[in-house]
Amino acid sequence: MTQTDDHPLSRPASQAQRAVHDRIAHDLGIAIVGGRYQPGDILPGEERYSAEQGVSRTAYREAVRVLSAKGLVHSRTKSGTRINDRLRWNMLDLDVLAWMFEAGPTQEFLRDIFELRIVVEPAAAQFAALRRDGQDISRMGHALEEMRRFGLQTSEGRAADQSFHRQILLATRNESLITLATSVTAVVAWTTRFARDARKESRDPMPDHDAVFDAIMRGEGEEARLKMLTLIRNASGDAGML
Amino acid sequence: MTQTDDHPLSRPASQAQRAVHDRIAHDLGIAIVGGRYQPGDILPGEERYSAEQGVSRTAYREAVRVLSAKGLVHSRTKSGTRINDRLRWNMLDLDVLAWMFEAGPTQEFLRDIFELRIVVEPAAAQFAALRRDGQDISRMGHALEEMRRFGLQTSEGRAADQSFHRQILLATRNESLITLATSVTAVVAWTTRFARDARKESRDPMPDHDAVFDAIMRGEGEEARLKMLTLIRNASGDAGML
DNA sequence: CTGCCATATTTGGTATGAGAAAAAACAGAT
DNA sequence: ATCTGTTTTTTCTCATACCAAATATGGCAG
Repeated sequence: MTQTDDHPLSRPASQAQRAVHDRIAHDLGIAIVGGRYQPGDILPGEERYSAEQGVSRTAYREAVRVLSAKGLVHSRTKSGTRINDRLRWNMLDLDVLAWMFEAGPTQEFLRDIFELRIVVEPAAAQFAALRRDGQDISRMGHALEEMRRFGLQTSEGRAADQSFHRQILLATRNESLITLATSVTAVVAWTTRFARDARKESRDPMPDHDAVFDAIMRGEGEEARLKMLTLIRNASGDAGML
Repeated sequence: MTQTDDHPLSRPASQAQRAVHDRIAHDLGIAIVGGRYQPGDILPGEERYSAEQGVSRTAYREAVRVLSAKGLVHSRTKSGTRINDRLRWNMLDLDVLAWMFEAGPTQEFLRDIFELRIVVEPAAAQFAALRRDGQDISRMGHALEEMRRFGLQTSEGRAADQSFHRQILLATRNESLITLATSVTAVVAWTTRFARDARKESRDPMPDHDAVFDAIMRGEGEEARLKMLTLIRNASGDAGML
């Protein structure tokens, strides 16, 4: 759970090797965010589910606790475990986002996340420009070097790209902003990985990146914000969003 | 869990009536975000904790599942349950935020959240101005009426204030933005509830609110953003932040 | 029809044990 | 002595059984 190691879509929806309660939470989570259960519906009871799926009540209960912690459901004795209203869902939780993505993301979902990105990342760049130190700058510079060397067609290049954005985040010195942006960029990464094959010729991303880096290095907050905005707009345009 | 019914600080840190696993998660959660356990530390084992605290291993395990779902810890056989690095924590989870607040919020924490608010709420107002419908406007108008009638000294007035902001959020039609802003405004509300007594004469909040409402009603996105920014800056100034 | 109460159902909690996985301790060879 | 491979031990993981508490449901009386 909450591992960011590999791509959530590379897993064929049903895998061994994972903890039982984790698999249950995963299955139920996808069923919920995918709409197979609607808000107000009640999940199968402990007895029933454990019997049908051949797992223990304990494992099922632990899975429900996880879903409950993420705001997807709430349990009450006798009435059962109900799906919460969507407004209660923790939409920014990494697992919830992954489940949404696996369940087949709706257009509204993707639009929401990209809008959030346009709100958050430029703001992050602005804060980063005001608070970065020498180490931040050298790390960003190194990431851009690697990115330029390998290009976005290679996995090394993409890793460098993500590292650059990550360094900007860390330089904001704002933990809540980091948490938020981590979730947002995860979804963006999953999305662009799909869009990659579909698109033909993408523009050279380096000038945009250099401009952002330059503004952050010079401590120009407002300029960093604007440059990041154009970077995102261009990238999103390439990825077919917007 | 995740109930927004009453103020988290009104509970005297130890309460009956709540589910056992919930109380455990609450206790451990506060201990973790409060720094009594540091990232890398390991929690007491199942056997030990259940023996010392007089609860069952099962209850303890369910509590750990909750903390794990919020990114605070991760369990592995033999090595035990470790506190995650802060970057893994789901800082925007309502419970995590509540625990931070209960544990005694640091200045950095409050600064982070207020910065996030300044990023998020103006953006929300902007989206709301572009997407609101007649019903949104009438609800916002009604909230402002009530707010004007009761004033911010009464609980009705404050409820109306929160309702106004909530209506703006809902009008964005962006669920991830709503989730995010819900967490942020919760912290802001807890904070201002404290600052309330300390401050003497607060400025009249109505002109700022009217300006935001007016811009949203007229569909002026950029203006709504700016007016909301002023509203927040003024309110934060009154509350002693910034 | 209305209000009250008994009952059945469902989650909540406890106790306990077998099992797997991984770290740590250990032993043997070079 | 150090490195390597094996064994031991610790700790989480999953399972089963049983009881408690809460509450939705339906029956019964007025």
